Amino acid sequence: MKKKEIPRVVVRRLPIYLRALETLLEGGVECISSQELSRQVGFSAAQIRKDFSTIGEYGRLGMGYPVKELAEALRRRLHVDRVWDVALVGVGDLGHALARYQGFAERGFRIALAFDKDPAKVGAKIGNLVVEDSAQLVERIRERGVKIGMIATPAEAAQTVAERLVQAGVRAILNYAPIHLTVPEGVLVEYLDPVIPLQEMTFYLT
Amino acid sequence: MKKKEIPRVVVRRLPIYLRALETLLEGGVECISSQELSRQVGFSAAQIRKDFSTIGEYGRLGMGYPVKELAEALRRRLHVDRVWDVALVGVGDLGHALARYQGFAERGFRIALAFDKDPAKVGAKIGNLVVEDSAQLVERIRERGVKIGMIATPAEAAQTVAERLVQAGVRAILNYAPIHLTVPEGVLVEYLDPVIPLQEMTFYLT
DNA sequence: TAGATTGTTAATCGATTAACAATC
DNA sequence: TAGATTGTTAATCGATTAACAATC
Repeated sequence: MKKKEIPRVVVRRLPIYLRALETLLEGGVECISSQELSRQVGFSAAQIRKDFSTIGEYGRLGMGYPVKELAEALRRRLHVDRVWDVALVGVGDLGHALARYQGFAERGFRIALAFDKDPAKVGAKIGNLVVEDSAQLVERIRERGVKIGMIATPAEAAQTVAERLVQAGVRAILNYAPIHLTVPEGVLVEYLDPVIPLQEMTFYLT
Repeated sequence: MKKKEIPRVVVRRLPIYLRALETLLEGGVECISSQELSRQVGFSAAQIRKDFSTIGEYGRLGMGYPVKELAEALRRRLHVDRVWDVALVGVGDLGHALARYQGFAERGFRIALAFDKDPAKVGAKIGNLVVEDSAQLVERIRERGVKIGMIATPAEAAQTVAERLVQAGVRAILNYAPIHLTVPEGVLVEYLDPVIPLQEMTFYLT
């Protein structure tokens, strides 16, 4: 029996479930029904049950889902039962904020390398991270075996940076620059341009 | 003949088209085919044509779409043919970076108010923006008539902040805090937790 | 037991794609 | 004209929801 593929749209929701379960766990909740969880994540109870059924049978009839066990299962499925090193490119205001953001470490990610092409920034320390010269990017990422990149450069630089990240062996890119990236098949890209959701909302505002 | 509703999923793509068209316009491109645009946004040409047909008949047979005209139509549809004031709550590293981000002004948004509850931050200047006390939030947002809020506080504070934004008349919230917000019917919320897309990608990494 | 809740099926709903007539 | 490209239809594909048997 072949292991069923989890649809992309479900994969997109899994981290949201995990986040909610971690919050519940902190609050001491041990068990939660799909109906109650529905209120906490904004998806329907039926969808939650269907989504969870793709990762296993964790629910208890009449009781709901065991929070801790399910969170662990989700972490395993999402491969965040380990810590991923991330390379950050671009240490302007945004890059700086990202380098200092505590939320990564707690949830499976660690900014291990930071690059900027501005000589004035190279050598600067952010916590115990030292900003390195972008010229060393490929070499340094290769030798550290980093597989995830974060782009926080201006839009003009982003495509070139992406290509060099790929060249260095990076397989997933989180792009803050407001531009679509063209990457080889198999390289994942996610976008976080804050203007996109803002404009989506203003469509509905008058 | 009733004006057809534009499906949510299409609305979500419209800002991405607009962003691409603005980049093309800067590059001096006057006309672009759905096929060529497909490469620049990552959606299929058929989908692009179908999406564009929901906002009007701008295409020219044998030629493609007029970039400037279409961009203007998109701006009108998205209601970013004006400038929206935004209230920012939470001026830590991230909030600070957002307050200084130039990309908003160029694309229809202006941080008009910034709040923090930390007395050490109140009164600080970021550009020509003065950080105000969160205690004044409802009053100040009301008197300025601001309709959009951005939350960049820790997760623990976000729900309370959201409720006060709604109380102040805010109708759309961009939430950077890693938590689901519960808001009254009719209030829009978009989420920008960077860990969510990272975990989505690690699902596919080994 | 009675009450609650899962996991799953079938039905519904919605989105994407392929194809092509129309035509600049 | 010949070549290119739109706008739209119909077919396909996929996701969500409602409902309920199973059962703790």
